[in-house]
Amino acid sequence: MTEAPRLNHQVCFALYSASKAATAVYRPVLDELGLTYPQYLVMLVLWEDEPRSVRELGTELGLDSGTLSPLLKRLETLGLVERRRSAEDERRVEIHLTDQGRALSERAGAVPQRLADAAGLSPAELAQLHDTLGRLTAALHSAI
Amino acid sequence: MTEAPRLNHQVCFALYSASKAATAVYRPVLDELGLTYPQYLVMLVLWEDEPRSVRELGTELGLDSGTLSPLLKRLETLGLVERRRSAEDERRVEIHLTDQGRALSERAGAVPQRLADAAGLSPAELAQLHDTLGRLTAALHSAI
DNA sequence: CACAATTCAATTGCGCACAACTCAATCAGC
DNA sequence: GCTGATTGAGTTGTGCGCAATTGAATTGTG
Repeated sequence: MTEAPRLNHQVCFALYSASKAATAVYRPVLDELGLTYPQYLVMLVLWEDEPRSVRELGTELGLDSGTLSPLLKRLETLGLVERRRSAEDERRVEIHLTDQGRALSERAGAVPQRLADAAGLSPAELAQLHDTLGRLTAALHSAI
Repeated sequence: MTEAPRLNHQVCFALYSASKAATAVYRPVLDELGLTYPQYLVMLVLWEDEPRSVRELGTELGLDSGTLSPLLKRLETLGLVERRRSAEDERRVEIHLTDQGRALSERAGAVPQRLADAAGLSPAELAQLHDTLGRLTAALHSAI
């Protein structure tokens, strides 16, 4: 009665493959910036507004301190961010951009175009995909 | 000019988030089977047809031997597969299901329904999402 | 046949992801 | 003010994911 599910019929595998392919397309461009994809995501958040605490970055990106703490140390080693204990709440660590970290945003401006060029989808399809994925992610999160 | 790249960056992050959310929804069900998500994907391929070489599994799943070799050893330790050197070509390692590995497919039949239930999307939307993701992945791969 | 090139699996090294835990700082109740 | 609960960051351990390398088996070419 219960049949073995088939790989190619599964939406979850399609998501898994597409996500890996997207980061693979970004990899060569991000290599030039000296960033990995998760590091790039952290920098994107900081370029929007900084400083941000580790907690805030985690909420924004869906990552916990087990992932972020060593990642942020690597960004600090690269000279892109600075980690400072908050004065008001000494439990918090505020992540500040360095001048070098701020300057990197200019070189990163062309990164997203890479995916647009490679996607092979119309702007309308991309917009619909984005919308569907957003609703899917929200529904999945509320199911956990 | 800054509009399209912005949208596409969001599509990339939307893929990353949706993929993580999907595996998070599967996690409790797969825990009951004693499998991780990538291990489940390998079992899906083997349930369709076996034995398969490490190379074939890698082509099917987009994974290399650096990922698959230790993963397959863990599946062997669990008693779900057996690794045998091929007689015709001694470079190849054929992955065979054990009786226990074959039996697990029955308990796995209900797994995909979990995502469908939690997705909050209509069957038509899920089908369209699957189609769009397939075309996106193909286009991205041809761009690497 | 010889032997260089290729193929296949395994290994090493690095960087996520995530669960489980520790520890200090803060807050809430009394 | 005290004390128990909570919060925030860090650490440890396990398992991917991928690049680069190794080494054995096979194939292609002269």
